[in-house]
Amino acid sequence: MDEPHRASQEIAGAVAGATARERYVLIHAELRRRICLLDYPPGSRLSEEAIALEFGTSRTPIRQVLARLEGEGLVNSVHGVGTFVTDADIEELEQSYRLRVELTGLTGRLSPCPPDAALMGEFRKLKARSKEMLTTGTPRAFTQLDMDMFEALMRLSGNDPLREICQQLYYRTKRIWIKSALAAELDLQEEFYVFDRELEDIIAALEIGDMEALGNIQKAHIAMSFQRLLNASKGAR
Amino acid sequence: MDEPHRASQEIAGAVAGATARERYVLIHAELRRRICLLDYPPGSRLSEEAIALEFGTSRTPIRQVLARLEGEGLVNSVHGVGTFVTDADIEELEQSYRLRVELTGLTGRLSPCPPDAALMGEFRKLKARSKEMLTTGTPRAFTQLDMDMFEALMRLSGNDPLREICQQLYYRTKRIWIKSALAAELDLQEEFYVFDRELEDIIAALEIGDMEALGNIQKAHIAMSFQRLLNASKGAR
DNA sequence: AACGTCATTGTTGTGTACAACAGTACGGAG
DNA sequence: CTCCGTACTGTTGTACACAACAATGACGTT
Repeated sequence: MDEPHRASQEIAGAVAGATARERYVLIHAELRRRICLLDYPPGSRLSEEAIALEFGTSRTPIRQVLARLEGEGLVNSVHGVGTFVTDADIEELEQSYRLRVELTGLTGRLSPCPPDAALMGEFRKLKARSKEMLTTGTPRAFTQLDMDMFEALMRLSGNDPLREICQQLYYRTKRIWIKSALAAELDLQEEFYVFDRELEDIIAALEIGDMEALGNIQKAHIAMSFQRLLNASKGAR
Repeated sequence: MDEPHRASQEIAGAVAGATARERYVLIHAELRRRICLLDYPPGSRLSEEAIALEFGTSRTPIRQVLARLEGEGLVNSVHGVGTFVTDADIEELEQSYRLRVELTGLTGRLSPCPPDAALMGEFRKLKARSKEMLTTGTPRAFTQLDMDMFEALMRLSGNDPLREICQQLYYRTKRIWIKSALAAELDLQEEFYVFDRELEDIIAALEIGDMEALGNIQKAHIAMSFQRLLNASKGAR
């Protein structure tokens, strides 16, 4: 409970000296992150007033952020009742996943932009974190790592609309995947290993500059990840 | 100039007896339609106050709609300056078009839902309008028809996220296409004929229930339509 | 005891006044 | 004449008070 609080302190500090647009982006990213990390689990209520108080603003800017989150399918506001984090059944999730698989394949073909040295460095740092994860992993840390890798990968696409769409789909699916993975008692240790291998494959593809292979690697891993989840939930019920 | 006004009267009437959510959806759809029909041409300023007055509300709900339109890439708000309809160069347009081509191909493969009798009737009505268009067509009427056909086609996809994304891309690209087509002096009569043939192909595919063919037909036409535009603008410059 | 009614409470949605900001025209100094 | 500063105007962004709405529990009636 104190971790989000500490984070909000940082954000609130950054919010203070920022322009309106920057504030909006910061708060949006932070709330989206919390939803994805299950700090705000599906079904929980988000109080406009509480969030406004936390970030040191009035309800007005918060309402804008929540409206956008609603547009992205992450929350759902009901007049006179509250704003709730959305949930999704496995069927809805499947639609989003199938779409994600296809779109990710496209990232390698539509305007890919090769990584610079700084970005390659980031991937190597991610790899180091992933290696640590194998021994000291928690679901939360895994999600955070997965998010960071995703954001790094998104910087490899020069197609802006494609990137935005992929982001929306990612944040819509990832948290549900994690929730379902925990519920179905999916072997997380195994998932850590798979993630580590994927990251290794990705770095290899980047090093030889094959962006189409990069897309296919991701595509394959997303599809397989969802398939494992399906199998696990079939086995559980 | 009076046509939009009349429309707004209708909308304002519907807005009066509607719930908050319905109001929001109505105003959003109406403004998007105006932007797409070039009633609000690229670069023009949208006055929050004027729109609020027109729909009989305060600025607050209008600001929500504009924020969403900004998220969809149709307008751009600048603090202290104004809210402007976005423009796009041919390069930006190409990215969106390439994405649209791929996504439209997917509509036939991911959860297509066959049309019922009512929807088939709508397509035949569209065909009748298209036939009329061949002799009495105007750019504005053509756009309206194109929009209506697009909305009908969208009802054939059972994949909600895919549908939403396709809509966003459509409204982002169509108006720029029209603007460029007029600027490049593309032969609109020819476009009317092409549209009519596409609609005929679509109805044929629907009648034999081949949803994958449907996707491919659209895919091909979108790609060709953009190619014609590219050729025309190359020829013009 | 069961059910309908109404007041109460807490929430999201709206209206309105004001703050923050960017552009512009004016005026004076150089 | 040019250039810089400055007040002014119009716009978007924010804060706050209030309206609209839904859920809940108390209470009276049947």
